[in-house]
Amino acid sequence: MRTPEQTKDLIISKAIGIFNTKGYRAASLSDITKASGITKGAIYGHFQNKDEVAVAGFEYATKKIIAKLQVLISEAKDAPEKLKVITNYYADYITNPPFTGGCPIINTSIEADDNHPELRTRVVRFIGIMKDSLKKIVYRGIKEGQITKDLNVEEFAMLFYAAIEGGIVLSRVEGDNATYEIVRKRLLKEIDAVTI
Amino acid sequence: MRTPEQTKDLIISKAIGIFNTKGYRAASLSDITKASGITKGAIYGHFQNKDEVAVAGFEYATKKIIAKLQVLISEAKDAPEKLKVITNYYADYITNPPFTGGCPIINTSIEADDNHPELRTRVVRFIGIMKDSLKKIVYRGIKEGQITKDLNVEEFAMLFYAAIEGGIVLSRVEGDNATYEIVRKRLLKEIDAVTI
DNA sequence: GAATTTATATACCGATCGGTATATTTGTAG
DNA sequence: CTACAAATATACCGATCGGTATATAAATTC
Repeated sequence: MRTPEQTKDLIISKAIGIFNTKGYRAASLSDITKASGITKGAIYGHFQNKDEVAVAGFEYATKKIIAKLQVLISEAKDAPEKLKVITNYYADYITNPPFTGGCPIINTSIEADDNHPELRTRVVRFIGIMKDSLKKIVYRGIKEGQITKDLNVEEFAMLFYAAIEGGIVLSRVEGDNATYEIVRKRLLKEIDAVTI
Repeated sequence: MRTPEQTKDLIISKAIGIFNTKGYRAASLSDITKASGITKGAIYGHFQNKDEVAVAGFEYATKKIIAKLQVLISEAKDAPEKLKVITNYYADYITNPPFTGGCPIINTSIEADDNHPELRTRVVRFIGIMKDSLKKIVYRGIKEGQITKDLNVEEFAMLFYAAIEGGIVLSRVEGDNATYEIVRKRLLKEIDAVTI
């Protein structure tokens, strides 16, 4: 049999893909019941409303992303290598996506900015974590003599992240990874350009 | 009085802001009737269905964007300057948006990729136009001796566009233009770095 | 193993959706 | 001024939405 906790996890793991593909508003509870095999009554036994399911799905996704990135980053030997594995990770978003529907961060950004304050707060929080993480990598790289001292870290990190997210969106709507790969090649050159 | 053509234009001009803010799916016909003052009967006198309104709104938006960009680009004296005015134009998206709800290109990209083939086709077409336009500017800049010969145009143009779109999304969800401005500063430096 | 609580399923609610059929108004031609 | 056509408004349709009340099933306690 299935424990209540497993039921809840099943709902969340199925819901994230649906929300991420259709969007929060367009995704319906009956979509979730169909995908999970769990009835509406059981869903409302674990969540107060559709909102809570969406938020739980988003947190599930961000935790998964952060966990995976932390491993990849910690395994890379120095700052330039860490930045490169991040671009590789996001390349997987298109060819081997961890969730259907693309990058939940940018998808949620678009839908939440005007319409969903709770999700918006969480997206902004995640973006902050990513920015800080990128900056920390670069600062450490400078301190350890891997990256040029005169680099404006803030600007470099922000361009890096914006280009990745923008590249993912363009590639996804175009239906192949060509654009992201071009963006990625350029980013790798940018990394090399600031590497000592 | 109002001509039928004016009625149609009124519907489109109001609809684009609603679709762009709420998303295609979440935007309802009653939202459009409220915003335009036009009743449902009149809307369906001009459009076959909600889809047609959304497509007309998207085309209205892209034409407006292209027209404005063409003027700005043609007024700039050389390639580096043309690239810079494009970054300026998108800065206006955040502080003085031509449509409510952010950039219709990236908004529509996110929603259309999985769910709306007609809009998706049109987004991809627009993105193609933008890419070609950017590449043309850079190629001409190289030919006219304003930009370094060894630049990989494809990569440069793609990073440029991806960073702009990504920067807009990040800034919008964060609720201010800080991030875009940082991305923009870095892009200006990138332009200067390839300027002769 | 009966009683009770917890978890899940079913049946239903009002509201809203996109869309249509029809009524009404407005503009135009004779 | 009338007759007609085009444009717009109103009233309604079935379907689906998120959410709830209730019924059933499963697990737990005594």
